[in-house]
Amino acid sequence: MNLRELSEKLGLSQTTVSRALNGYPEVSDATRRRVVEAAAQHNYRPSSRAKSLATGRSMAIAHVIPVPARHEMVNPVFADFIAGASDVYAQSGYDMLLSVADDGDEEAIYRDLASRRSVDGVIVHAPRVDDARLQLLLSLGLPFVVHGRFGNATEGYSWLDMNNRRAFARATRFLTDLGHRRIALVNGVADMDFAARRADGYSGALDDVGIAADPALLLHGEMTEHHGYRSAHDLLAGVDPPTAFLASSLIIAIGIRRACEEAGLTLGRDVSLVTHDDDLSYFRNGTDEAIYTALRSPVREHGTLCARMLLQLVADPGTTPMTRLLEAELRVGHTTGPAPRDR
Amino acid sequence: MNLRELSEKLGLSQTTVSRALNGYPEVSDATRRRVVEAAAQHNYRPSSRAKSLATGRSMAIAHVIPVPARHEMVNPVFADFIAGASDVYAQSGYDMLLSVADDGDEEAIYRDLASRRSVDGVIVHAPRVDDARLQLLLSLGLPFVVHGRFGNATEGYSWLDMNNRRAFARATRFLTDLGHRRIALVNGVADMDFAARRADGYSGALDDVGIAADPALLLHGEMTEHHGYRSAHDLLAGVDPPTAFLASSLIIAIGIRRACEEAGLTLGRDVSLVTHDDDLSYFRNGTDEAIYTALRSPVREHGTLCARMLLQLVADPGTTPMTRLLEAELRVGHTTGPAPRDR
DNA sequence: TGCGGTGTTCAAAGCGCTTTGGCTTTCGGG
DNA sequence: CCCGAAAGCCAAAGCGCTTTGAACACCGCA
Repeated sequence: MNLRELSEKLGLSQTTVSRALNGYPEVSDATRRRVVEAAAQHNYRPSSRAKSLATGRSMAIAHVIPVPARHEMVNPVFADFIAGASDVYAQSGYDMLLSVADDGDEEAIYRDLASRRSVDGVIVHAPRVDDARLQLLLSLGLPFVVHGRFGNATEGYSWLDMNNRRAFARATRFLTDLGHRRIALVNGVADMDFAARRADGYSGALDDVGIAADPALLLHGEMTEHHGYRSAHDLLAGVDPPTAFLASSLIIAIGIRRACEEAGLTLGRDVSLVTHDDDLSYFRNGTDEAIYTALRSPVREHGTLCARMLLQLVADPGTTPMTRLLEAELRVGHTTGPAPRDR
Repeated sequence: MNLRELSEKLGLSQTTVSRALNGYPEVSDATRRRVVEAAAQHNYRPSSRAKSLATGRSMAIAHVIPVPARHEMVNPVFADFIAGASDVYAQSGYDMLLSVADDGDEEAIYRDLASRRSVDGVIVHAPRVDDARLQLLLSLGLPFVVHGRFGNATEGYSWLDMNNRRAFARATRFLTDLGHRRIALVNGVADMDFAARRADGYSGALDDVGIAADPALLLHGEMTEHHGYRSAHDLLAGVDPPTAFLASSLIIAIGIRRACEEAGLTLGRDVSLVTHDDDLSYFRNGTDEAIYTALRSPVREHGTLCARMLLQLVADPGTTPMTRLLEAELRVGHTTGPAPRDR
């Protein structure tokens, strides 16, 4: 069933039917009712392709998520982020296009999206400290919102980020206040912007209380359980092991927990652990009471907010870039305690 | 830059330019070279909207993933599944559309997809035992492939599934062979098809060795860490606790592990645990050696295979439905051991 | 010289919608 | 009674592509 068929069936012109369905005023109430009814009855919906061709707007947003081919790692936070974003799209009648980009073809993907005009805007994920994408995106003229930031380039484009620096400074301070002096940070890959800011907050806070940062305690890697396990395992087996861990994600924290458990150490007593917590739907950090002491920043909400920002940008391309910095909440759970006196 | 502009710049007709770019034979080599070069230079790519309108194929596949509004649970396996599928799409020039469906508007989403003709096919996720979607999908005439199966309806449509029944029967048997007689299954939501099949395999295997299934040991719920923890916690605190657990996912297993740890029980010695393992990228069950004794079936591969099936179906709608049943591999890790003699 | 064949190119129609710019009809006010 | 405005509807153009059907030039061959 297409517009022509529907209008013939109704004995009206395509113009009138189109206007009736799109809520234009110059259609009588009686006619509009008839049209709307017939459309519902015949299950008619305008072809999205034809509609976008005619209007010039594709009513779709792309999310480009990087999946490095070398380790095929898909960051699990995307699932929840996307769920949050898609709520917004659904309400506004937008479709969501997902592009999985290997490091190699990242640039090609953005160019493609722009020149094929398949979407009205893009959400950019996983920005790096020094990222060629910023210039590319600006040159393409496609509205975009970044989840995170591009290193020092914090102006001239729209982004939403959590205050990684402050959050991790606060967590570090929380541990030093408990008497810990050897604190390890099990972080994400070093060139990821969020990881750099977290490392920054961590070493800044150590600095503030006069603790010299030990490079051996700062570990970068993919945000996997294995990275958490291996890092903690090696550190605990080495000389002068840390008494506390900071983890960049709950998945990493689980790995750390497994290593501690194996070493016969109890979290919150022998070893302390503070983790970042994206509040993933399948891994809530406790329902009423926190299990892990954690910095919480719900990524699903990030998705919702980014999507709203982008739609606003798309609706009014003249808008000056919007930025939004969210603070994480520190929730004290059962995985932290005073530093052991001696070991 | 559009086709008209490009062809004017080249002094050729749109027809010729289009044919040159699409590899039609009736264009001289010299002309084709000129056209291809100019297109690359001006960064021209045909508008996907116009192209699909003209060809009638939208060159896009939708994935409809259910996210029940009541608990907002996003199954983390989707991320890896989708990564696998999108490889295939990228190679064939397809886009991927993601629709997040609440229980309520599931039907509306499929109807919408079909009548707006925004995609050429659909991948259906999370089928239930008794699912109205099957009839709906068949009536819509949109090619589709189901990841899983719809209960007893295993014919007349294309699906890819793992052999849940056999896998869980095997795991159960593995545990009874170790002397366990009280085995709990911490499963997914009861009306999910995969959960039903797993429960089936489990109770079938118990039957075979003459153990009466205790309904108190079969627990259904969302596939969250919390579900694993709570289930194990309650069972271990109750009378006649199980000596072994079967978990329907690694996330659930982590919850079970936490409960055991809290109860002072060591996995593999005091309590045994076999889990299903989707081989998620961020949570590999060990690199060379398995951590958890597990039934492994890589969901990323499922994604790749489903996508290939669907593209084939789209290319040739006359094809008879394809089905594919994959066997899971049992890998023995450190979480299982003989049943304790007495407790 | 004429003719069919071949290789190369083009004009124009059509995909299913939106939207511009009329065209009628109705109605109230002078 | 006439006129202008307003309400309601429509034909046709246009969005950017593909594809049909035809044109044209050139060839070898009879």
